[in-house]
Amino acid sequence: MLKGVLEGSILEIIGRETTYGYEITQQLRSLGFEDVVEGTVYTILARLEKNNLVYIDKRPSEAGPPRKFYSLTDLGFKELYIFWSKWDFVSSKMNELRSK
Amino acid sequence: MLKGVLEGSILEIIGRETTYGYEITQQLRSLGFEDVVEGTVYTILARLEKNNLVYIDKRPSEAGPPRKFYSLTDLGFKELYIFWSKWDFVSSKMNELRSK
DNA sequence: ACCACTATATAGTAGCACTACATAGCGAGT
DNA sequence: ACTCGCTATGTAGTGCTACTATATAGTGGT
Repeated sequence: MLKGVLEGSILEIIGRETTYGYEITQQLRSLGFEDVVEGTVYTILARLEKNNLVYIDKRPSEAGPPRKFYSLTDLGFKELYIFWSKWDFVSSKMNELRSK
Repeated sequence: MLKGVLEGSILEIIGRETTYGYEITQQLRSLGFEDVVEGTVYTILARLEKNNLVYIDKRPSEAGPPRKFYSLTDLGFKELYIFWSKWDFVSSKMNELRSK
């Protein structure tokens, strides 16, 4: 029905600012999705890359192993738009169902 | 992240009024989920029964094979409540993410 | 030397929903 | 008698998302 809420969130985060997996995980946690772990995010990022929704820029880190910075491709932005459209649709239908 | 939107919708529909699979499918379609097919609904209903969220009352139909009428059990109502709680949580977080 | 934090990776798994098909009762029309 | 359309349920197989659990590795502080 609506798969990919987490994927959509990650697309949204990357769409705002080029960033990397560990950081994305932290952001999701501070948003309130507190039990999101790194592994989950990395699998999604790998999928996004496979589907050409993101591109990667590897840079050294000040504190730890090198980071892989993700940015949205044109296709990624399109997918993000589609995601929010679907979200809005389902969201409105759920409200309708609930209030009826 | 939020799996089971369709399952939740079906719980909501059954929670309002005892009804059967074919009818539920029609209701979901008229709600706007137009590509929901019977098969999908029946698999979910079977799962609900397996998890003791619903109980079944089989009655003859005026037009066709007998119908299986579903009602929520106490556990079903609890699950429905949990579903809406999760929905509200994710929903508010998505709004937050979007507007930030 | 050890610990904590930063950072990425992946094999295996569970669960939800979809595809595609099978079965069956009933009524209307030809 | 036959077919068609609608009503009604069921299920094996599949695809996909996200989670579990674990491994690896760099950096800095004590």
